[in-house]
Amino acid sequence: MKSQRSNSRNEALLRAAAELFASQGFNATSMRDIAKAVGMLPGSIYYHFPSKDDLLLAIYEAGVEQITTTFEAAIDSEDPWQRLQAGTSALIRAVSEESAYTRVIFKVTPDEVPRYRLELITLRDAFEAKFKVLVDDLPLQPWVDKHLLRLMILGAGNHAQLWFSPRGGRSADEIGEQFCRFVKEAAST
Amino acid sequence: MKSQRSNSRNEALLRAAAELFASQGFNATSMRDIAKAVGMLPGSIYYHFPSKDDLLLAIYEAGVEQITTTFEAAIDSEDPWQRLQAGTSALIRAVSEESAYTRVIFKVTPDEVPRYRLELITLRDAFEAKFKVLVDDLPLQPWVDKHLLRLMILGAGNHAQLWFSPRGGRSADEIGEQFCRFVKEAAST
Amino acid sequence: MKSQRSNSRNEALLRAAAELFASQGFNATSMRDIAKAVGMLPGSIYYHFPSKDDLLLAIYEAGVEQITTTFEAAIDSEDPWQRLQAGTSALIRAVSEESAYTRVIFKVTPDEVPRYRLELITLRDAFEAKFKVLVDDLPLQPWVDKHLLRLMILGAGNHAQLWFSPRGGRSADEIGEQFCRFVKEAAST
Amino acid sequence: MKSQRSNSRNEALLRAAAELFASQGFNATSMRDIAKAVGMLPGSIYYHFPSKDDLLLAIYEAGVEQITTTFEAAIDSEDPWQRLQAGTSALIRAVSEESAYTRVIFKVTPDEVPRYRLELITLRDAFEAKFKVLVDDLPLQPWVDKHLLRLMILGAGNHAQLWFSPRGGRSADEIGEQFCRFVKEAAST
DNA sequence: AATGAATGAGATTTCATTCAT
DNA sequence: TATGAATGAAATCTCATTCAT
Repeated sequence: MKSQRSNSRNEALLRAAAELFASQGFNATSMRDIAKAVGMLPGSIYYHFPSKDDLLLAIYEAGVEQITTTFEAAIDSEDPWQRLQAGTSALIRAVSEESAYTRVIFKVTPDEVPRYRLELITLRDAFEAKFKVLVDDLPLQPWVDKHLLRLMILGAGNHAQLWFSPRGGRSADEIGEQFCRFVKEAAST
Repeated sequence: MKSQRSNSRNEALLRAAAELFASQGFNATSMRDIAKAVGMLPGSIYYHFPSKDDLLLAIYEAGVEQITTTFEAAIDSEDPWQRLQAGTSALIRAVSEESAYTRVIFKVTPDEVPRYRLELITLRDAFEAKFKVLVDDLPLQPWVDKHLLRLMILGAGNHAQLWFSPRGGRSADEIGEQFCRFVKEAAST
Repeated sequence: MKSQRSNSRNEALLRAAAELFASQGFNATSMRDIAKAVGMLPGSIYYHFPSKDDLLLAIYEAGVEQITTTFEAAIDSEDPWQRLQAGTSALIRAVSEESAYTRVIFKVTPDEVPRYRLELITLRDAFEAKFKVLVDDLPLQPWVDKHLLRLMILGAGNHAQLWFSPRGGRSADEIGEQFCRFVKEAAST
Repeated sequence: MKSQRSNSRNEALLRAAAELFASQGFNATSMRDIAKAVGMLPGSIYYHFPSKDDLLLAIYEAGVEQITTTFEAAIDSEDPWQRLQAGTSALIRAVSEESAYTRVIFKVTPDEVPRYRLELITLRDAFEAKFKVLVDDLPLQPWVDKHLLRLMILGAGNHAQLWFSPRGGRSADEIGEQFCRFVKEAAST
């Protein structure tokens, strides 16, 4: 986070920007769009955030914090397989429904914002590391490459942003269950 | 395809644009960039293609054709599990190494180009439909939702564009094998 | 009217644009020309007006309002022949000397601006309809086609933009008088 | 006329350009449009005419020649009033129906083509001078300003390009008759 | 805290024209 | 005669950003 001052308008600004970034993408959203959504003029945004890039960075931070909290709360089981499934379902919810903050993380890729590319990657990684623990805790047969397994689940979950629909089709829980079942049935010791 | 004329420079143009779109993204690449890469002035591009959007459309078309060919050639086995694995490996190669044309398909999303959004989606779908056949041919236990399975594999493969490296780490074949092994061991009848 | 914000610079912009459109034509005037005339950069104009076309639309609106006011004030006589003559003279002044706003209406034709073609035609018609009343009020012999008469006068007046000169030659009043005299002497009952 | 070589394609070129200039205007017509209409490529036009401006100049020349011929043929009566009426009707036909060459003269104004502005004005004047003779021959009462009378008729006729329709409404002959009747009834000695 | 006005850099696109072949 | 390819200048417009008030 680079600079921020008040708090009341600040949140409204972030929320509006997140909503727009998540639905239209970063480039397709102009400062004018954001300003209009929150009822101020473009120039006024700069009192709160020094640049458009910083807006995104702040959203990423808030998003990672949020998804981490949600994620931690979800994986409260003792059983590592239950935990994996709960985490996967949480990921699917995060990329689709739920708060715009989390959706932004999966919609806007770090290299759309060269200036903060590394910071954004670091933030993303902070979340993805949670999955590392989940996978490491699994009792798996020796042929499994845990690194690849983690990437497979992350990729599958990430992709859900393109097709998951909260109503109609399966629930996030059902999808998480299905994804993990392949792994469990195949590779559990 | 909207309009195209010669062939020599045309291909050079497409190749250069594809390379840039694949590495920097569509929005971050200007017509100036493309022109410079191919050694002409920005305005000259318009002799060959009527707009930047059409350039992308042509690349998508070439990319889908290419990946389809590669894909078809790869899945030549009799065994459906072999076929799935070969297809998955081909997907991973397509999103990472190989020609820029195919990489563009997975890097540039249809809603970055509203004018051709539907055409691009249709082209993408044309490729993804190939996977439907692969999955449908598998002898699977009844608990498997083939639709979700297809999306899982596509998502996992797609995601490889972010982390796959041709040298260092595992090969595309190894990764495809690993991904499919979960499914086969878990759900083969 | 599509969009407008302040008022001080706004008017200066309209005035400058009107002057240029009236003297050089719409196509021959660039946004750069207008910007230079008013002392800002081309891009800055877009803070005040969303496009060049909208600039013209606003000028047309102001012009029609202005000419209507002038026109109404001119035709204050009781005698219908006096009124016709006053109206004709007012038209001649409008197409030649006087404010640039009104000159634009007769210099720039609606189909130079396809996007607002219909709006411009409607605005023009709003003024030309005033003439209809003038002609309808005349006591004319039955052989007169009032519709054609109106068009004849409008055409003659319109054409004055090409040759009328405020100094040297006859005044607008004299010309209006001469034009109308033909009609009155020939067709008055 | 600046330069011209062959003759077969030349005429097709002029005809196509005239049609486009007359219907869309000079600025709104591109060399590409013209080339397409005649089945060649833009660059090929330059074998026949050195520039777009020269194309217009040639059309103007052809148009003036044509209208002059038509006009002379029309005013074959002995009676000066008959001659005026025939000339006026010919003008109305020229600005509306009939050949595109003549329509261009009344649609495209000289200052749309600064380079040949004077030449175009001269050509126009060459035609308008014909009207001078017509008017000068009329037996008119002393209050008539022949110069203004000529401009009035030219203006009224010119304006017909905006509203005259060959089918529906009155014929060019009827309109010419009506216009001239005012003058004759009012000012004939 | 916010506004109104403007900047300045750059984007895509258009188009008359040129010229080797 | 004509083509294919390209030029180069200019046009309209967008947008993140600045800054005095």
